[in-house]
Amino acid sequence: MRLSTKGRYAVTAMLDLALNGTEGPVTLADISENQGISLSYLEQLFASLRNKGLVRGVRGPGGGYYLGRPSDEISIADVICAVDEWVEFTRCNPRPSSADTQRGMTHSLWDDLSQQIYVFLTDITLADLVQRGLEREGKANAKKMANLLDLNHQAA
Amino acid sequence: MRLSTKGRYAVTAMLDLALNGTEGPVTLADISENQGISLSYLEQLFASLRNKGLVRGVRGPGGGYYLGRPSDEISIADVICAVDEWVEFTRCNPRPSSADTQRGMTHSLWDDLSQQIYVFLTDITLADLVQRGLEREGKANAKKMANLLDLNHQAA
DNA sequence: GTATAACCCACTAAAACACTTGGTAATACA
DNA sequence: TGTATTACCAAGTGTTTTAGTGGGTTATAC
Repeated sequence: MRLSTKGRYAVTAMLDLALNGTEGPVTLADISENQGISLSYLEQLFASLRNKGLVRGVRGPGGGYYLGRPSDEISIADVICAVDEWVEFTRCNPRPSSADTQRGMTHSLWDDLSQQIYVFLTDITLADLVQRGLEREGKANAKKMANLLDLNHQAA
Repeated sequence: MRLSTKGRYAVTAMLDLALNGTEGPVTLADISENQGISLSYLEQLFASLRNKGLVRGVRGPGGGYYLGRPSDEISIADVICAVDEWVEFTRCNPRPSSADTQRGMTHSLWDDLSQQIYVFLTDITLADLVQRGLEREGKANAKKMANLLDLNHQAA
């Protein structure tokens, strides 16, 4: 499991899509300005996201990016795994010396923890975050919320 | 929230202490061999851990490191925070343009998520991991487990 | 005294991060 | 048909982090 500012950029960008992709694609230029991330770096991140089917690009004027699936079907783990690949390397040494045995023990304990974190992040979707954020913001804009949670994903 | 191999090294090293620190201090040389981490890098990590009171060093022959508190009072979040400092920077721009408003929105959603991860990792202690690991390994060594979970921390 | 260990500091190679530059390809619109 | 827009692609660059090396100094058990 790995979690860095790169993953944060990816998640916030995806949240941007979830929030603003309701009535049309969102350009990377917009996200770049919104989030304060360079355009080309965003392109790199979105290349990874696109490979995993998390976003879908539309070329040409009026183009941009849609979420690849409804926001309630995209988990945080999906996003982070796409850009910050899982460096797990439970390198199993063939010849277990006493040191290797000890290493194997602590490594398996770490893998257990890593697995717990993964499951935790799998249970949280983009829609969850948006909903909780809007709830915390008060019901002032419940209508907007309804729009957002409805569908952030356009069928082809 | 940040989580890298550095944090993994710190957690596995602390688990090593929890597992092997029952009847005496554990030397960094031992951990270095057990975990396959360089001695000097361990020293750097343990300097951070010591500053936060998570470990206690004993100099001289027969010396080494103890856990600074019982293993059930040291959370994973404690360990990770000690070595991988929390890069949260919810940089609040003074003049909120429309872009800043949007940025503030996604940033607060991220902060919300980051907070959830933090609470999650605060609830998991070193003792929890050790216990779960031994449970999964079967009750063959229940006696050993009793020793381990009892107290991995020596009073001064 | 001497060996052992924690402690401390400066330096380094390699990797990851974030960005820059300079393109090509598809498409909406004139 | 031409042009502007936007996704897409790739090479290269400065900075930071990672993980390690090397050379010390203190404290302490024997």
